[in-house]
Amino acid sequence: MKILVVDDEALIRNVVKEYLEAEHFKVDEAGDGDEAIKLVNNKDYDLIVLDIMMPKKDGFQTMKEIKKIKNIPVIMLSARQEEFDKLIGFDLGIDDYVTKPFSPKELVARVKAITKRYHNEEDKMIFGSLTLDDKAHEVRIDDKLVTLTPKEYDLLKCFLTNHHIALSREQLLTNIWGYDFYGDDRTVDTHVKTLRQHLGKCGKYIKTIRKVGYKFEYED
Amino acid sequence: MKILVVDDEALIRNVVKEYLEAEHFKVDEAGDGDEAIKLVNNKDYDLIVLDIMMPKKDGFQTMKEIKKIKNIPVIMLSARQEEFDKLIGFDLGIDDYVTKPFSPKELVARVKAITKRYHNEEDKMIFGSLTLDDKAHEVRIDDKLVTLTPKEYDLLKCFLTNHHIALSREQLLTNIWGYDFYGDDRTVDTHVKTLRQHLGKCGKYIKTIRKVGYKFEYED
DNA sequence: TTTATTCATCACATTTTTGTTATAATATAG
DNA sequence: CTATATTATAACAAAAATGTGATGAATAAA
Repeated sequence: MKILVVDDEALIRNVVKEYLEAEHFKVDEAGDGDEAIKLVNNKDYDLIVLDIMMPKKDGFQTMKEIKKIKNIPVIMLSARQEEFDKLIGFDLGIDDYVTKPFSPKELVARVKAITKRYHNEEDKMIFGSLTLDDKAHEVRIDDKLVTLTPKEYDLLKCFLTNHHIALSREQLLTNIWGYDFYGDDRTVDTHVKTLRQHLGKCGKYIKTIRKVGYKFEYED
Repeated sequence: MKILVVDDEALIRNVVKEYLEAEHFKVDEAGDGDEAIKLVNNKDYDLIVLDIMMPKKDGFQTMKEIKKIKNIPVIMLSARQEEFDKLIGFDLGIDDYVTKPFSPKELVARVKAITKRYHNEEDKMIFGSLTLDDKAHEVRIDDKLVTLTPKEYDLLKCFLTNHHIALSREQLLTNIWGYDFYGDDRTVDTHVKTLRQHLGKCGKYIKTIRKVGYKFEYED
């Protein structure tokens, strides 16, 4: 995941870079718009953090030119809120913006949000080699599609959204079967059984908690 | 839970230290930034209370350097509100701040809030190295998972929620076994035995009270 | 309608947990 | 210190909970 940080102030660039690198992003720097454009021409970035106020070529113009080359998500940095009021009229495809003074933590959070959105990972739940993509209604293990029955799918989804939390059979029944299900508790057991079978090596992440129910626990 | 207090004024350090120690935190002191950095290199702290205005190296710079070594939550102390206005632009990961003159109680409250948040301990019962996470239905000793039988788990949970309180066998029976249990009193003894075994070094916190029953008593 | 899937329940196997007993260890009162 | 009351421990059989495969009913698909 590579990010380009464009700002004329080296201090700001450094702070941003350090924070992003701490989150395992790879970061390049550019001191002005032209340098940024050159870099975009030669390398692929997943996101650009771009300051508006820059001496030679402002963030505005820079973005225009970059968007002609490649469609890369952009987070804009502005010195003051007012600068944005100008900006908003010119929707050039800004994905997000942050006003200075900004907290690097906030910036990192926004970067993460955008890269996720961009890579369509919003509705994916990932636990090691097991992924559930709710939008696609797909479950994969090592990128290989796993077909589950509807109940199994709902059950797995419930486990993943509540991973680390012990769920009683009753909770699972009301959550998945509905509050008006008056059947046997042990129906859950059967579905857990088949779900475990279908999940193969990942089946073991569904732990049995005696006298309580089940729990999805990845790692340990 | 270890805390490092960094301030050039010994008086402030002492006040903070005393208050934190009253809440069973372990506290180290540093009189300047370099001393603090040295300590961070050698020891593990859960939180740092850091004064901004210090003669040789200010809190700012100190924090920058500390964050390069380890990611430890920081509470900043400033003399006046205005100092923060400068600071906020360069938020390098401050978790909270307190302006002087501050109430020690408030500081302690913030310290507690942050350490809890940081260790995700909102719903955990913690007694030294023993933790019970009821949501996850998990018991750990020194972060190592301990497997208990259902009755042992219930028993421990009952002891922890009523720590410091003597519980008769009858109370335990009605609480855990149910009011309609007509078995032997001695049943409790057996389960206390196995529970103690499973708790290892923490087993000794379950005290026997002759002629009465048992009590969970954690002492520092 | 026919066919295929999915589902809920049952019955039995397997595993874990539990209560009791008998006996040893320990504390307390006299 | 001794006798007695009380608790700790170990072993084991009974009970309970869960895993599993089979089956017919229900549902959806063709």
